[in-house]
Amino acid sequence: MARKKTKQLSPAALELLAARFRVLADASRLGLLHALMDGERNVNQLVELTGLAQANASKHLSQLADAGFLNRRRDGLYTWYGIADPSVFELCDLMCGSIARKLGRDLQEIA
Amino acid sequence: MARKKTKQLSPAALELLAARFRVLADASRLGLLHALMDGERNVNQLVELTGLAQANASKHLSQLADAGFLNRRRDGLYTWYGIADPSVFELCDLMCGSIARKLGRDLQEIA
DNA sequence: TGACGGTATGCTTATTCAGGAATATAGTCA
DNA sequence: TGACTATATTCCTGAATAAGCATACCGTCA
Repeated sequence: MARKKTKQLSPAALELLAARFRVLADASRLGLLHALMDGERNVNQLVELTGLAQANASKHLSQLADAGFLNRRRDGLYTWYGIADPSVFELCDLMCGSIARKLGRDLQEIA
Repeated sequence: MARKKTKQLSPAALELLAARFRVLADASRLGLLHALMDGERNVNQLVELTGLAQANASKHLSQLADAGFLNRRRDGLYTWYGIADPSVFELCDLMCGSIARKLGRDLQEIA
């Protein structure tokens, strides 16, 4: 057998992956996720916690839910959002570690 | 001691994290990273592997290097790029797993 | 039923940014 | 030096999208 080459990823797969990273590529949405670390919250609570405008928060929450990162649960007047996929926190932790390493390297270059 | 509340993340920290996710939120850049899984490549090789235009590839490579995901190494006429932070592949793997779980859930809803 | 609180949606504007084309820069070799 | 190759940069245009505002939707309660 010839040397194994890395399997080619289809453009569609790359775009799917990119689209999902794009959902995390916004500070407002990251703030919402962070505010949900301790459990379910409704929209008004999230507005208070994050300082976002209500309409804005609602739109971001919809995006996060559509992407599958959040659950929405309707209860009377309130809509409760919660984490549907905890791996989102692993992603953030990994990325934070990556940031730390980069800043460390940047520091080396200056010193 | 009062009930421990989740530590508040500063807007600047959220923006920093978001900016880093933004670098991964593009199919062309993900393709370049993927093409570098097997080791260093120069720009022309990456252009061939990905089908990107040279100027475009060069710009994306600069972004990836600025973010600290890639190294650049100059050798005569060639610029060799390589993975500086392998955790980028962990990030992609995690995200792919998250996609798979979401698609699984979507499937359930239809069935 | 009507009034109200909570949430979602449509419209508009401003900004960001990817891609293409042309060009500039830099290193090599005759 | 000048021609040539590899890579980077600049300018431009079009598309995506976040935020603000107004308003529509929906469930509750008097």
